[in-house]
Amino acid sequence: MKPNKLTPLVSRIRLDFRSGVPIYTQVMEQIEQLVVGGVLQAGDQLPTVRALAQELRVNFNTIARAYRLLDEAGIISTQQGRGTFILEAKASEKPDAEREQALESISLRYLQDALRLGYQPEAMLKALEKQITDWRQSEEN
Amino acid sequence: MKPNKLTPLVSRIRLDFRSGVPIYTQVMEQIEQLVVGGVLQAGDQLPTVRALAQELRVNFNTIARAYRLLDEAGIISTQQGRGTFILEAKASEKPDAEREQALESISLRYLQDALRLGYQPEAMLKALEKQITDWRQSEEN
DNA sequence: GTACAATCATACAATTAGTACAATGTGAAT
DNA sequence: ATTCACATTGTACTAATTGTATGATTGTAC
Repeated sequence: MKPNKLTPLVSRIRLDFRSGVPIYTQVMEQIEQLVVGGVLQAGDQLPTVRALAQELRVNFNTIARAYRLLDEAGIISTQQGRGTFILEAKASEKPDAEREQALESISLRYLQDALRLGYQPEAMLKALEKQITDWRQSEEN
Repeated sequence: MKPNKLTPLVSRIRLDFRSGVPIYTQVMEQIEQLVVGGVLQAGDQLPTVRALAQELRVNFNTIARAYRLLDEAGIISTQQGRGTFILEAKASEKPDAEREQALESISLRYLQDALRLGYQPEAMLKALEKQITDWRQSEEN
């Protein structure tokens, strides 16, 4: 699964240097809106901190700060040496049909992975049940 | 050591470019799992660094790095001018335990993914069972 | 003037890509 | 059978691209 595409962000971000709102806040909020609005989709690669910074005529650390906030908010994933990418939308905000399909998809993947390792379905179910038990244990704390 | 066969690896390796896990790590771990799971056996020849790189659309040095790590781990043997080959499983280790760990690992990942989607354990088990049923159906053909 | 937040500058670390090279295998010419 | 040219394979080293960490600078409010 490669990065989908590199969306040209610049044209969609408008900075107001006189508003008193910090640049990093403006960048963060506008990217967040683009994600919520569906313009930016999961897997899309954002411009590099330097590229976006150059186009917006700000220091790249300012963009890095915005990216870091977005990362902490779980909206994007920034990876040193690689780039930054839009993450999946929060599950709770997804329609049920999509969630259902997502569950199917990861279930199939799990099945395939386990088969690839030479396991039979029974072993998979058992392993999953064990994980669930362990998880419930840890949840009690 | 005579090369047994050249296993087509590509179809069995799945890269996630936005997971945050380096490509070379993903390649290494997945080949390791294939070996532990018995899909790849001693003497099998892996694709050349360039071939695998081309199919996965990454630089061949990235594959070379994965191969080097596997070599250092004693899992494969890379030979300049020849190719790379799966080594005998080390008798001192416990392949069953390793296999078990591999299954645990992907089970945990499945659990976490499903939890992140907001599903309860029961729904996961049910979804998995459905996938298994579907798979059995298709296996009958 | 002091304090504080925002921005910038610099050096760094991680990952991937590029280039040149060495070891090995292959196959034709002799 | 030997040799030699060349393709194939992995290796080594370097460069480029990316985000990160830390401290200095700037500007604004009090």
